[in-house]
Amino acid sequence: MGEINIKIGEKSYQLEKGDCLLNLIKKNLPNAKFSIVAAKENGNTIELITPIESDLNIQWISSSSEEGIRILRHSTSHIMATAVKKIFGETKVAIGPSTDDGFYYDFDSNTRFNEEDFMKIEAEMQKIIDADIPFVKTFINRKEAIEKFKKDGELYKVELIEEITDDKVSLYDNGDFTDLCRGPHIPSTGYIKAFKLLKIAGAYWRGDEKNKMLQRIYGTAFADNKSLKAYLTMIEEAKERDHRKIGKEMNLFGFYQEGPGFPFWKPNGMILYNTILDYWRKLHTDEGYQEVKTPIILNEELWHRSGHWDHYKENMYFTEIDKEAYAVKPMNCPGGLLIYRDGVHSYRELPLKIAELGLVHRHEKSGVLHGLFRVRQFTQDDAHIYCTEEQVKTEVKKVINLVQKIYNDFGFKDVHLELSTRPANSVGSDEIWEVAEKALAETLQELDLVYKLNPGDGAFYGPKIDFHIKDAIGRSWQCGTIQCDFSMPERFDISYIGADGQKHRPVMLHRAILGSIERFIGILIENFKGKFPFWLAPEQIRLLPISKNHVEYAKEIKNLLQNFNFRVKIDETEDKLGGKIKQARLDRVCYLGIIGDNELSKKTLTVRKADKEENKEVALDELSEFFNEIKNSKI
RNA sequence: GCCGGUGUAGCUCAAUGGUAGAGCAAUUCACUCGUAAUGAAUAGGUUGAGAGUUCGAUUCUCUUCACCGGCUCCA
Repeated sequence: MGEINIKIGEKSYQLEKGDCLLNLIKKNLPNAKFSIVAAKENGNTIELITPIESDLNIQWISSSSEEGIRILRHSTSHIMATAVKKIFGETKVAIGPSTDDGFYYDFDSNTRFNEEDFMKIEAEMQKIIDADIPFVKTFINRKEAIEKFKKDGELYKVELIEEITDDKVSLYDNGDFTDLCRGPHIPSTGYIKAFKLLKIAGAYWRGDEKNKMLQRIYGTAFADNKSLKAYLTMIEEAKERDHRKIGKEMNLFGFYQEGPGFPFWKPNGMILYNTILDYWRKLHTDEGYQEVKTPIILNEELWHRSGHWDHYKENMYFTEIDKEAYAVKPMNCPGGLLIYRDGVHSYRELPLKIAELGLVHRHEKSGVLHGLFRVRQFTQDDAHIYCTEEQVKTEVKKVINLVQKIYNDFGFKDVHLELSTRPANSVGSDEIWEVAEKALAETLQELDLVYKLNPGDGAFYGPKIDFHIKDAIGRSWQCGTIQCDFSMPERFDISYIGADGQKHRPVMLHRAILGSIERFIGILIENFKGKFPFWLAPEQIRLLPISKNHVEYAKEIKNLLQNFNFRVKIDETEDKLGGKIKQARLDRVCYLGIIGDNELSKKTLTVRKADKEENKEVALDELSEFFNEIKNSKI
């Protein structure tokens, strides 16, 4: 038996050939035992229980690193399966991977699991963890594995193995339970220091709705209890930000049984809505866009021509007018194209930028509706740019700049891009797609922008660049999109007259920046937790007279501020100041103006931000300047 | 659409096989108040809808609608 060298960073250790890294840790780094879950060499993960046959130059994977925690969670899913099998013996197991923030395992069981079962399962899991049972990896050949799982009645595993092409498959034993698994895993169950089962949900076998619905149990695991607690707090925090809850509290919008998926905008919500549109319109006018509005219901024939009938009919609503078939628009482009076609266009007009705040309807399955994030009716901040092929890149660049300016103004500093290419079910020739995809990719490269590639995720008529923004608690939302379309111009046979006096086919860029106004407002609500920046806040200022004697003066100030176009209200209730402040904060008013004898005699207003305790006394003739500065700073 | 859960006053939630209560909000009255809740009184509900079991259903059963958590899909 020879010795081999294990190099870890600066340090070197000796190990008996055939021994494993776990023994190295036990001997040399006893304190680190549970915090190292695996090792890594050149990007390959090495489990701590793997026998080492030659010299290695490795890094440790710590249980708190992203990679380490995934291993931990994956192993926890096995432990959960072990526990479930022990308690509910006839249960068959499907798959149990780690996810971004935890893990799940899909089960097929005669028992309907419910959250009360979690206690039992968790207790059983804890027993397994306390026993520190090793994960033992074995390889057997495929046929043998199929026989084994057939004998055990684990038909889902059999189906999985049948699709594996390797001769050998790996199994992991963990006490009473053996699972087909590629790994990697932690050496033994004792590594799990903090875990919790979270929820139960149905999930189709292999994600296909034609297959059987299995029961999925979600859970999460962390390297220590503190991290688990922090995660649970974060979930609570996300709940606090839920736009459905805040929207109700702030009277922004409502959903009623009479119109599932169709938002009703209340007065406060309309202020937000219109403020956003005013801002948007001003910016687009400055950028050379012209605005149009096209009808919501159009003849069904149009949708055959556009390709929507073939590619989007499942999501469309249909109706009948004078015995003719009509459809409710799910997108704005076909209507916009009719306007373009109405008249002759010269190359001198290009690029022609036509914007439309278009109200679209899409039939979404009942189970997917979710507040403003997933609705059946929404307004897109759409625009179609008609241009020559040569102008595409320049125009795409201009749109990207505009997108970045707008996100920045709304307080979103972290934006990432994705490029999606031709989907399976698409219209247009190979050449057209190639040109379009190339144009988008090159533009991104020329701007030196980092982007993620999503092959096959494009729209049916063209490839697209999507914009994702990150909110205050790190969640990512897709909003903007730029789609390059050579097809629709062809289908609608649109043209412009070139310098040569001949007809030419323009290219069409579809683009939206906020995406859906409804959804964007939902994102804003969650990002700001309802505490909007001054320029957006439905109620910007609330005046709080200390007693009845100050109400008259408050009205004077209210008029003054209203004349300067600020949104201001007076709290005329007979509460004490403390009570009024509390109410204003609950209502998420942006600024408070306090009015008492002091202010009355000096002709001033004491201003404070609702959630800060700093007061500032502002003279009446300086009020407009004071608030305008806040408004323009967009904070 | 599928799986599971939920549905009681404007909001948050109690309760029971014998037709429902609290806090906040609302209304009225008193207090005239300086930075997160002044006190009192009043009013408010076909218990999501429909059917069934029962002497009697908000409670049990079924159907249906909506919502919540997922799956699939997506702006």
